[in-house]
Amino acid sequence: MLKIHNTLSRRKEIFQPMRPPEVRMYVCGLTVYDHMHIGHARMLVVFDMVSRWLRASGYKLTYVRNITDIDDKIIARAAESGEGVEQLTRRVIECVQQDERALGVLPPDSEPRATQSIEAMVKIVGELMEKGYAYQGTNGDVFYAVSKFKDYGRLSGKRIEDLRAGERVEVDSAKRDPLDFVLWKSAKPGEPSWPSPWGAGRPGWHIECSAMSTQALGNHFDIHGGGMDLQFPHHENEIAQSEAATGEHYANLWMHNGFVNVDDEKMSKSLGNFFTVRDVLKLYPAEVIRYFILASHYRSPVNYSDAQLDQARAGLGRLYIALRNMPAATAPKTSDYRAKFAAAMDDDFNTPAAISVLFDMAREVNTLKDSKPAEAQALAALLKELGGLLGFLQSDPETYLQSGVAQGDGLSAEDVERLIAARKAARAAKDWKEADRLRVELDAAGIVIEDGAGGTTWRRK
RNA sequence: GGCUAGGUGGCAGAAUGGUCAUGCAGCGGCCUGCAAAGCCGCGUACGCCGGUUCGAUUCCGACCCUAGCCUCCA
Repeated sequence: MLKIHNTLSRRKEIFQPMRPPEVRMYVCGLTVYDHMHIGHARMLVVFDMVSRWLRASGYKLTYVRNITDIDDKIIARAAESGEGVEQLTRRVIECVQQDERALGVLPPDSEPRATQSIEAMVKIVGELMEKGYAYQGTNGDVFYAVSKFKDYGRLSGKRIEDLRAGERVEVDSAKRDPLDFVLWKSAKPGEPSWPSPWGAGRPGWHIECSAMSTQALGNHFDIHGGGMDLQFPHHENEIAQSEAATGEHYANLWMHNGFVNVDDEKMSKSLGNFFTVRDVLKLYPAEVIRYFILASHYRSPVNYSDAQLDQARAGLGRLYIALRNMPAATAPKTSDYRAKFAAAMDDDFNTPAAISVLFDMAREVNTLKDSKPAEAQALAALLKELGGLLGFLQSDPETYLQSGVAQGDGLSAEDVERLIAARKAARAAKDWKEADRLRVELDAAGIVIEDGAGGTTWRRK
């Protein structure tokens, strides 16, 4: 029985899709103006994990994740570089999708782009105008009148009065109420714009998700996800827009992933403490990043550091070592491990607990390897299968362990094999001094040597 | 200031009213020419103060501390 923490109720709830086995999920994706950083990667990996587990649990999932390809930052960045909005977003989307593939993030069923859904946005704004939830400000922009929506603040636990009390200096006098937010921005010279009943312009950020989600999934759907920081005001505003426009409930369940911090501070562009996936991939295999992300519960904050990734690398390496030299076998259909793993995942996607089951299995595989090889092989197959549900452990173990990334002076596999052969000769001649010298040489290059019954194997640290 | 999350062993990170998390690092043992890997064992953690209880890291209350949101942000 799957339980998921719902931000709306602030507790774990038994998951009940509206039309089982169908599940409809929308997640706020990236605004494409720059390379993604590890924080973005966490969101992508977390909801990829969620979608994999929903499917593994027998649900027929429709997963929609949007791309925001028009907004202030994109326009500003495109103006800076002079490359134009379309070219910038096309280029960034390509990079983002490369990173996603590297991280094992499967493509969603649908990936709508804001610029291709303008009509739907204009339609919702029109409905909000008709119903009196929206108005055109003195500068021509269309705003949402927050005070008209009675449930405003329910998701984030904020009350309109509290927001007023904590409000910062507001310079935009075009609005009737400082809390009101923009639905449609009138066109400025040189900026992309689309026609609308309120003049040429472009959509506000919040309306984009309201439009793209309902267009793809209907007015009322099962799960809406995104990063913690989107809870307010973005998701709050989405609810206000969609429910006011349709008169229906918007999303049943809200999921928010925690942040990636650096030195206990949020990783963000403005603080300049971000690490792009691109750069981290130069130092660690993508699978290590994925493991690092899933080694914590999706709602907890995690601290990014080299030490963390080194730990992740060591842990993942241990799992791969258990799978090494294991012939393919059929995984047992029933198993305590399978049940434990499922129980962990069913408990609000407790991936750290699920991973601990993987380690229990690895230990048993190692224990049985020599005495009961058939059992060990079946268990290894199960380990690989369950690891696959989290999106790792699918590489060939030897390949993974020997791949690493550029280390030391970067010995090639051929160099390594040559040195191992030399060491083998030295060992045969019982020239331990020379054998150890070669091992030290390899070690200095980041190569670990392991003499086993079947010969010498190697891997990168 | 308001709202929302948290504070677990050297590090990371779960669960839990009384018994084992798990991983990394460390120590001891087995194995090994020596190592590595693996296996076995070890270290007796739960912010602070009260309360409830036979018993609390786990429940309740106060306090301290941290982070996020209240402006664009995964």
